[in-house]
Amino acid sequence: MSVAVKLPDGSVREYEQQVTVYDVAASISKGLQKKAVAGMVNGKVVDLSTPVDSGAEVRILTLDDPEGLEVYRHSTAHLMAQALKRLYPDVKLGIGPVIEDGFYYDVDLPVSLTPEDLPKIEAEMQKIVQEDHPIVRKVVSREEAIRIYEEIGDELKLEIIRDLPEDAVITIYEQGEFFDLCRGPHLPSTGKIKAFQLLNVAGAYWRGDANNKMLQRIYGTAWPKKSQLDEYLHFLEEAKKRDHRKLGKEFKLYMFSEEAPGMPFYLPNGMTIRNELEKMSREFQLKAGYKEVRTPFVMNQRLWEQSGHWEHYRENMYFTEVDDTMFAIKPMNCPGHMLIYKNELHSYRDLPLRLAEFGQCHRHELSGALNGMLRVRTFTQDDAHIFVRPDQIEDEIKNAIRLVDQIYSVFGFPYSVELSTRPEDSMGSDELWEKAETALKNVLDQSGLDYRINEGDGAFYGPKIDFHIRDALKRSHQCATIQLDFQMPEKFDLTYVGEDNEKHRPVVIHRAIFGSIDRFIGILVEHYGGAFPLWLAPVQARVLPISRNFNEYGQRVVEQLREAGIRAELDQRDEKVGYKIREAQVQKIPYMLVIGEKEVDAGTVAVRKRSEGDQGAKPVAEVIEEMVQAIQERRNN
RNA sequence: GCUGGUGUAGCUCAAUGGGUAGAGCAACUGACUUGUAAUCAGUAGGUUGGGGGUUCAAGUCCUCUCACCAGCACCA
Repeated sequence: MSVAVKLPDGSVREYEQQVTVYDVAASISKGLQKKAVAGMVNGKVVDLSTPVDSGAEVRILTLDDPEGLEVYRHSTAHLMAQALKRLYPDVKLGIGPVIEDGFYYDVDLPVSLTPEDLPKIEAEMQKIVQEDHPIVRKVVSREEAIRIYEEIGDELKLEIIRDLPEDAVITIYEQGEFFDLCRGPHLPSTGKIKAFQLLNVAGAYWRGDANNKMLQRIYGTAWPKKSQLDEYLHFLEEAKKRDHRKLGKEFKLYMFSEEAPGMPFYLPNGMTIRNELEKMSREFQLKAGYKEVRTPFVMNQRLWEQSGHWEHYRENMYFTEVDDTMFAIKPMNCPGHMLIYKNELHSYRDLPLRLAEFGQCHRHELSGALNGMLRVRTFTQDDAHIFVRPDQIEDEIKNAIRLVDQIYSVFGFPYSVELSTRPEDSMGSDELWEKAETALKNVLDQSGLDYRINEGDGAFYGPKIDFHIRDALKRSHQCATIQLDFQMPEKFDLTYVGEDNEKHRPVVIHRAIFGSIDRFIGILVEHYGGAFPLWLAPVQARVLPISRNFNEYGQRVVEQLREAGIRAELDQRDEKVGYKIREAQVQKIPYMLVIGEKEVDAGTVAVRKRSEGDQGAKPVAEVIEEMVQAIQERRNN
């Protein structure tokens, strides 16, 4: 019988007899035969050894294809499992999936592994690569699979088998003495694996459920070439160097104390950045028609019972009892804003009413969740609640999206958008949810933004649009959020008087753009690696006299800079200018103004920019103008 | 919260099989008066996260506790 196969370029190849994906690759070219790691048959990724039916569309996958790379990493996970099994015969294998840039394997092991054990495992992996075992796919019956895993007492795999659907084809992949229950596909042999490294070990609940046993998860990374592995490891190093916790300490931005776990203390430098961010935010919000308010930190517990937080969020709240009355420390700003809304009567003409607050909230996050500025127990939201008539919903959401875009543009952050829908533990009727989700979807569709739907990840009171920014290190952070809320107006019996002189129910839009200012600062620190653009830099200029003879002139220059609103300081220590420059450079101060005899005589300063080096002498007034201009524009230099 | 790890001077890190804590930078003092990424010399600095225990003797071993780190779980 003959087999005809369709290739991606549209051409059709005919074969005399039954062929495998590998045969197809071999028939195309010698190079492809060598490079092939897997195949795509009718859109499904398969092993090279898979027979191809006539009429099938076949694409050969190499390590240049994302799918090929996944197969490669998946096989590396198996390679690690084999090494583990050799070194620790009682190991029970859980699951070992591919993740971004690598893989992990969850295993049950009586001894706990430490990072020191990893090189040993890697060495064994290397050995198995040398041994170059063919990786063979074997279809087994459910009974057979169960028998095999009962025999070796691997209840993790047994659980997986039991949960496989009735009609599932159960496969086992064998390589040498090792076999693993796996859907595949895999590389043809272990010898194909070149560059990998195990990265760390940590605990992970079996099947991601905190009620289950905790297994040990070993993370690894794998790359087609050694150079790519090195590049990746280098990238990890760079990320570590930019860690906002380390830089926050180095640049004296903020600190933490055992006396207040998870609660940042702002040092003068960090406070400057924070103030600049708020200032910028206020400018934009003023233009967008927001009114700023401020509400108390501590409010009566019954307010939170009314808002639903008591029921849904109590676990994460701080409480305090005074005068025999229970108070809660606010974890969110909305109930306070509801009270402000209720403080007076509203006409349909007053809406939308946009109330903004830099509101400091406290949430009792679990100790293990804390992470520098990124996950804290007290933080300030650039929060706002927009009270709208139902007919204004879509327009106001559009406005909010525009504001997010404007503010993120200042930093040059690219962002991605997610729409989160109704979660399990939620309030409100089905049709209200339906209506809310449709409204958000409409606006997103009209906006032309690409977005992803995050099923069941909405707030308990309504669906939301989240904005994720990607920082310089390619990590994604959820920051801005726009949430629709039909519940809060109901709970607080909010009304406005309509054209018809009747009472109507407004809708609330919650929105935040930085999200948590604190976290946003952490992200900025890593994004810029501490080299803040001029407008954000805690110290914008440092004046460096060459010797003490010029300190007086230096002082006058500093005064002029400050007069112009520039954050400037004088380094009048008796040090060589090289030393002062090095220090300013290390502190990433954008402008260094060196002065000596020539400058004093000419009324100039020798400008050295952090990133561009020596710029030569310029009149003080000129430098000031240049800086003021860049600051005003918030130039992202 | 869970699993594992870490905690020594302001910072970064040392301290053989338990024997009584040390370096660099920073700080301070003095000399030098400096022209674009580190001048030299000196001084001071620690109840080794905290409590309890074992021991003649604990930074080191045991135990409790706190904080931090990696990850999981959580995340309005």
